[in-house]
Amino acid sequence: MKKLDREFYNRDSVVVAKELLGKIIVHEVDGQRVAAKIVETEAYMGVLDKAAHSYGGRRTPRVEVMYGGPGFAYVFFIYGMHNCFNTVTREEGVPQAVLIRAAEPVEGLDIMARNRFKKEYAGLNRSQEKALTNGPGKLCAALSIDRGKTGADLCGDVLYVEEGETQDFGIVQSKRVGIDYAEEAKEYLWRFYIENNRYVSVI
DNA sequence: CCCCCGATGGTCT
DNA sequence: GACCATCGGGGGC
Repeated sequence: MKKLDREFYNRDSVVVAKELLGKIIVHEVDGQRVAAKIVETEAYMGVLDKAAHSYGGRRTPRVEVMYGGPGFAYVFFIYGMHNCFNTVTREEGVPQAVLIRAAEPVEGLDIMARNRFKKEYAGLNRSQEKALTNGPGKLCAALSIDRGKTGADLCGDVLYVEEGETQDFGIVQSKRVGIDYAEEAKEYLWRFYIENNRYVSVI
């Protein structure tokens, strides 16, 4: 399938977040493709968005990659345990990103199952099956994405996003998750997910 | 199903 | 020293 090009990412995060639904994240590890369909995203709109790491123009080593060009990975480490994968959007100097919150396993199911539960996919129970990738930290674990991937070029050959099979699904728009500190920004409807998809993290 | 809470460490003040 | 774009397990229903 066709890989998304840099211009895809060179737009506002609310647009990119919505359009990333149904696309396929691919991570090539040791010559093996591990892939999952994006089913839930959140837009982080940068300097005016109180929920964004780059709010107010904050520019620290951690968030520096958001100030670079579009189409690179921003992976941050959170709560001492988990990683969250974002795609940087907009041109250099405009620090926006889209958080990938959940995905549906497509390829490399045994690899994902081993990464999350140390067993083969066929050995998972129903609840483990669903818990493979239904959250930002879980999908990073399943796809072996950690903060060392920050700066990875999404237009390269290791970690990238492909066109999906179909865009034929309903889209639900809602408030973002886990940003109670963000005052008025917590009310913004900048979260998007595929209607009736079992891998969405929170309904 | 729901609510509650502890784990665990990088990042910034 | 506080905060944190999370997760999983325990207990109640």
